Amino acid sequence: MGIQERKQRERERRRQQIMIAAKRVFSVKGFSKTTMDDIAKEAELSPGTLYLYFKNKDELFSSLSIRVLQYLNIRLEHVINSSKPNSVEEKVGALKEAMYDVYKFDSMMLVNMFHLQSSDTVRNLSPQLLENIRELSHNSLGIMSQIFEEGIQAGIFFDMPPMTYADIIWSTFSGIVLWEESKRVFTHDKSYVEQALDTAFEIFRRGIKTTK
Amino acid sequence: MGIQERKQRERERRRQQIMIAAKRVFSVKGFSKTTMDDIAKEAELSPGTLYLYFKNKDELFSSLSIRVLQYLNIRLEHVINSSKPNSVEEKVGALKEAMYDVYKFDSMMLVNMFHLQSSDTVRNLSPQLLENIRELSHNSLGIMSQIFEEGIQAGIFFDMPPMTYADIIWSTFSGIVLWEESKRVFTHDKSYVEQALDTAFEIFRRGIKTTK
Amino acid sequence: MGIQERKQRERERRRQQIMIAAKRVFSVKGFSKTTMDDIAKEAELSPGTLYLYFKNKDELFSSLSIRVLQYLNIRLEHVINSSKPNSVEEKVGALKEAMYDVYKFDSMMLVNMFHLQSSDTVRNLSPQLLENIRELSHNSLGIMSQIFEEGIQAGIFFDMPPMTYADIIWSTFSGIVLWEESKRVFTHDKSYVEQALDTAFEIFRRGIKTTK
Amino acid sequence: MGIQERKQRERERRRQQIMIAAKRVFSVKGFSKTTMDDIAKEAELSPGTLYLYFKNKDELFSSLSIRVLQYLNIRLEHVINSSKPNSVEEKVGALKEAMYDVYKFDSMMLVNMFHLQSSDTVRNLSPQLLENIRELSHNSLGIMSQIFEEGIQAGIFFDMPPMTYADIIWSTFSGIVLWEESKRVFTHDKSYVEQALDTAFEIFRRGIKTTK
DNA sequence: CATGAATGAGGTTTCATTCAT
DNA sequence: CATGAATGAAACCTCATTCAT
Repeated sequence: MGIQERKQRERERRRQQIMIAAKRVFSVKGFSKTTMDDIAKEAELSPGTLYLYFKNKDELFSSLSIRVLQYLNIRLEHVINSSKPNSVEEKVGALKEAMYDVYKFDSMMLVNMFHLQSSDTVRNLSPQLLENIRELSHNSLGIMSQIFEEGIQAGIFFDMPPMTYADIIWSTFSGIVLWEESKRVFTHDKSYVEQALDTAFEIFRRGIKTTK
Repeated sequence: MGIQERKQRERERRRQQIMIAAKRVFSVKGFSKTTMDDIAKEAELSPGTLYLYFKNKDELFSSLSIRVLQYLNIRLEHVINSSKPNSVEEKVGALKEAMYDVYKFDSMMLVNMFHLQSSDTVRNLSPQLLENIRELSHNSLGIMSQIFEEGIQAGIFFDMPPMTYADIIWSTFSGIVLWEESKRVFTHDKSYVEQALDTAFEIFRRGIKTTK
Repeated sequence: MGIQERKQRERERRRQQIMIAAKRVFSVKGFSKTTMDDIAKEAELSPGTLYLYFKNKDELFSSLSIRVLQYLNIRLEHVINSSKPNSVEEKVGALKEAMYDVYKFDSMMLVNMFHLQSSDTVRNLSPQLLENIRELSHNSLGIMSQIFEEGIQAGIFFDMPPMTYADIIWSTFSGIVLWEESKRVFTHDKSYVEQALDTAFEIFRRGIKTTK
Repeated sequence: MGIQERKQRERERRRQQIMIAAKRVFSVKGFSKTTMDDIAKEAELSPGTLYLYFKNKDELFSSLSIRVLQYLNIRLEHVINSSKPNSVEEKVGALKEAMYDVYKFDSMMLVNMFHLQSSDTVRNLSPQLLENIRELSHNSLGIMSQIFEEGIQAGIFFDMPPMTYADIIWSTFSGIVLWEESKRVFTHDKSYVEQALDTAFEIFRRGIKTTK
């Protein structure tokens, strides 16, 4: 049993090692130009070994992207659970902060994850991984919608389906992140994600405040 | 000159012919699986000929994506120019409609264009094409920001940089479109772009209305 | 038309060129150890070019093997058609000779063809090629059975289904050829195919003669 | 010594265990698609362990094939030894039966063994295994030729080298078995080996009978 | 003896691109 | 201008085999 566990942990460590190496290569060569051989070299492993831990290239890529989703989930659950007597306003603020933290946590992978969602990429993933992503996504959106629902019941938000709020804020977030990336390509501006996210929530909040 | 011109026009016709063929193939095989040979066959041309009209595959792809940007530009210029004594409210409504029309005009290419903006893809484009995209983008955002500026000066919007409004609405739009695609992959829902766009503008407008 | 034809012929020439190169490599390195790169190098072409003429490695291999079947077909048709007033005895003799000639024509490929017939190999072939093989096989066996039928009707052979005769003689032939190869591996004997074939027919013939 | 022996026997048991597992995998996945890992998993051993009992993959494959040769040997020796005062006719009948039993005993491996004999495969075998096969083969053919020799001395067969008889019948047998397999691929017919073997011997026998 | 993680050479195949005609 | 055969680099992935534990 102890042995089983240690092996499992050892295995997980290797996976991490590979994923870290992969990330390093990605950030230098870009996704499409990165080969499995590159990653193997960076991880100081042989190409074949990668396939002991990841079914294929797409799975490795996707596993990387999933980390940010996982991080988001943890953050959101924290917002809901830990702070019991928080006001809705505070929760919305925490939501905003959580999203921005996700961005700071690993912006490169976040961008990649948004691209990953395109149907073209998704087709090659294993059903298991797909289910994994779906679940994480579903869970995160569910929590967001909970927050908005509280707001609605507290009479602070207009009566719209809470899931719509969640969808819109998530769309906006992904749009902002991608747009920031593309702007950086063209204008080399500094990050404007924080400010944009602030503004987006501000707009939400104005609507809220004035309805009192 | 007449001859020059005719040649130029002939050349443009060929480009269009190729782009149309490319689109047909894309919609069937998906982007990553489409080869130059596929396109050549669909266009009833030889592979070599494609390279007389497009520097490389990425250029062909990008040229396709640009069409939606061009369409957006035309629509936005129409909003500003044609309708002289329109109220700001009407202009904002027209802006929303223009964006949704762009989506309907060619959603597949719109999605592709958003993906195209990733730095990974952009690296391979010719400076000329890049400049082209930058200009179209810049112009569109400029017009949007004009509309918002009018609103601000009319005292309808809060005093934020108009370009920020433009950025946010454009981000939100791209986010919605991409999110819709990814949702469709997982849930096979019907299009929710129109509704989401409505809601996003609604949120804007509520903020607007209540500040009077 | 002339152009179409010339292209077709040019194409066929290339196919031959590749097949000849392939054979040369096979005879040196053996089948399983031969790579597409080896063949390309021998043919002084690039690896990619091979795939313009053969769908994959198995198709190339099989196409090679088919040549002996084609040769057999031609020889057998010659036996039936050209010689009108021949006695059955003579035809049987011609049959035997045809089979031996096939062996001399290209023993290496004949051996390979017999191995090819194993279900394991067959699974990867294109339906078209499979049909091709089936047809050639069917035709050859049909002609053999015709010869035996003539013999039966002439009262020379016992009354057994002619196809059974054809099957048996073909089985025996393949067995002899394969056995010869395996013996050569072990004992380095000289070819015994001719003698064995003679003997096999001799046995047949004794049966025939004595039933008069 | 007792210990030595027991170890030896234990070792042999393991070999058998692996070979049985290998066979099970072969019959499902086909030869070319079976990997050492598959076999290890089926045998509930680790891949490395296989190499303690078999020098390499080819040796494992070949060892499997040898079993039918061993079975044939036993059967043939039984024909010669056990039944002392049997007539030649009876012995020939027993020979035929032995061959058919070999086929029924393990047709899959019999087919494989015939393929194994190709020079291509043989190159990788250890000299020891090769010698083993040679010996078994030699012995079997020797016994067959003994039977035919008896026939010749009894004046029943024509005076041909007995070894030629043995070669021919063995060739025919292998040809029939392989041909049956290839036919099954195409036509899905039922087994015709028994009937074909009957016919082949029938032809032999007719020749015999009529020479009296 | 047994393990099984790691190896890494090597195979097949694809496909954007070129260039002689 | 157009062709399309040829290119050839490079990618992904497999799997027989080894060796430290």
